[in-house]
Amino acid sequence: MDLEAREIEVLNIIVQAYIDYATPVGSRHVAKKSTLKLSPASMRNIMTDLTEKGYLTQPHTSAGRIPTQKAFRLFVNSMLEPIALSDKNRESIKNVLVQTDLDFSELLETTSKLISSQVSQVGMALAPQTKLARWHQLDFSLVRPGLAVAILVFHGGIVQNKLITLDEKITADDLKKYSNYLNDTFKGQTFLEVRLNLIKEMKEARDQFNALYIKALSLIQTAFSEKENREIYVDGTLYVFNQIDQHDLSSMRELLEFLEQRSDLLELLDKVSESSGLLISFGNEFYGPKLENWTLISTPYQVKGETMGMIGTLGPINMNYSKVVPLVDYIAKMLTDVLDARF
Amino acid sequence: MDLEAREIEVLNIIVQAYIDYATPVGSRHVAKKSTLKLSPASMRNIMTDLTEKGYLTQPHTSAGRIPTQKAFRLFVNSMLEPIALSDKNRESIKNVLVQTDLDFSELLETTSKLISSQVSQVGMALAPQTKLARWHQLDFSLVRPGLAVAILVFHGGIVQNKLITLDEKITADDLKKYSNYLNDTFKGQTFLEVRLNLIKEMKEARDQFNALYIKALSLIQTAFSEKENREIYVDGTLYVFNQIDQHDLSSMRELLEFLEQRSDLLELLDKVSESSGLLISFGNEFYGPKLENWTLISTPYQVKGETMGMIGTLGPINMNYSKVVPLVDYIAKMLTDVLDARF
DNA sequence: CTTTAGCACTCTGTTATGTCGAGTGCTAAA
DNA sequence: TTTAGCACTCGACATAACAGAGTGCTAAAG
Repeated sequence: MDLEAREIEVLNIIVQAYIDYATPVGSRHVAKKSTLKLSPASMRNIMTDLTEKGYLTQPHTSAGRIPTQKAFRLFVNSMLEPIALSDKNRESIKNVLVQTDLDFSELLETTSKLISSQVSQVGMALAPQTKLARWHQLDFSLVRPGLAVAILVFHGGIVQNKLITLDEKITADDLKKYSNYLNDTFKGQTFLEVRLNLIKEMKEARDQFNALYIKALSLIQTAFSEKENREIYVDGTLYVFNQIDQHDLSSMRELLEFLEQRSDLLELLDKVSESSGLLISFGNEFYGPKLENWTLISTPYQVKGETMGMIGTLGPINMNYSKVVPLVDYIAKMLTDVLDARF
Repeated sequence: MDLEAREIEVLNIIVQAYIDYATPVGSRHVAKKSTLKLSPASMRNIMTDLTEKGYLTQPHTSAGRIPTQKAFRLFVNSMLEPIALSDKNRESIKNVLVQTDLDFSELLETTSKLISSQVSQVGMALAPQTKLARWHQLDFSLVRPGLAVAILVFHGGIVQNKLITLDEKITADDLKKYSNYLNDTFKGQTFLEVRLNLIKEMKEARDQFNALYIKALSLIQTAFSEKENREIYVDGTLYVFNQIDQHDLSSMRELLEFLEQRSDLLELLDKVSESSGLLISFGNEFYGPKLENWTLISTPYQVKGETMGMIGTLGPINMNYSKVVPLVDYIAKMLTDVLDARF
């Protein structure tokens, strides 16, 4: 099942041509591009072999060949030659991200837009799972009796606020005491740890009959046990119009549906976030035939060495990987740098 | 240029038919539907008159007639008969909006999604202009020396937070003093008024050589003089796939471009927000021929009697106005109720 | 055994042609 | 003023013809 050297060369040429022209590749073109100096007829023989081995398909009997997903997998895994970014390009990317006045959400949104405009494809950025973010500080701000805003600041400068209703008798001083106690108890913990420890603390507090603790804990529990509303930024969806064959409108529709209906998307992005580096996934692999012909390139970003979320781009399977991969990679590195500089 | 009674009836029938079937309406259909008991030939004469007066067009010589924008304008202004919402429908809408755990942004997002799903069209909701929102309360939360979060709560429960850098010597107590002073000074004022008064206060403080005041004022100034990042929620963009003739993909593209590129959209929505009630605007009127065949239905919502922003829906010019108009209207009323109940 | 030239074959896309049906505009009569 | 009748127009659809691209196969050459 392994490929001979010249089969690999032919496959490489075909993939490259398909990336450049997005049209079935014929034997003549391969013969011209190849260093092997073979005739189209010979190329045809090789291409037949590659077809039998599952690397090429024919849209119809007398058309050229199109690389299969299997071919693209091989291509990105072992034939891809990234093109280095120009200094100018690096510079301009850096400048966009190093704007001090952006808060965390804005930074992610900017990143998503940046990716999109740089690669002319859908760009995206996923905020960290709250449960992985580390508690830095909690404050309450009493709005009126019975209503307060809870402000949780996480490592990396992520700020979340939430309206919470409370007993009308609770004063600003009470809240101050609560937050002091909670900060002492939970500082530096991840959300997951907080949730675990909450239960323990609750029990201990009850044992000690400590009303203060119990109130504080139940406050924070209702505020943060809710469904988390993850932020996903998706930009440049309009690029799919340029990338689609006018014929299969349905493929475009599938993609847009996938992007709009966030739950599957979120699940996917969370999964790829776990990767330790840049990941190339094909639609077929992560969503089935509905998204065949689409590729997700994703890479996680870190804060203080901890993976927080991911950024990436979604484009046609015949996108220009040599350009896109280094770009996404570089942007992730810059984002990580910027976030590390924050706290 | 005025229309005779029977011309109005014919036009009404044609508009209705075009709303129902989205296809050119022929004289036979009009003759069947009309109470006038005229033959198709007579209808043709009337239709010719209406065409000359600019209310109908023909896609080609031997096709039926299509109502022009002028016809739709007349229709929505004086022929529209809204269909009352069912109690069940009212109830379900109310239930969605009366979720106490939604903060202001979530409420708007929910509203936009609600509109979209109810009318099967693009739904949208626009957050208030910050400059019109009334200051309720400001709090600072010191994150670490030199960095704080400012939390501004506006009337209606709108919460904004912003990271601000400050002198490392400033303590939490200092910040408490600042916020006390600022709240005393600016409570209940709109952003616009705040900006005006800032300058005045600055001057007075300087005259009094009051370092505290000056520091507090300059803090709030940098934090809130920035570009405001308006929130617009747009949902259900996928519905345009169902609403478009497969042929003019370009019309769809124009619309999606208009929706994605937010600046024109924002300008438009701000303008329609100023209306005192529900507004029906045709694409041609607000964006030119690129969006002809699209209609925006918008209506403002209020907090304590003050107009804050708008909600609405964007759909094909031959949408079912009788259903959509009452729905949007009712949802706006519910939203206003919910917001009023908040503070 | 590998490579290649030659050729028949297949499929797409385009253009030309004809037919059907829907709907109109016009005219002349009711 | 209304209507019946009729010629006319145009889009939609089907069919056929044809060019072009590219293949698969075979037989000969290296």
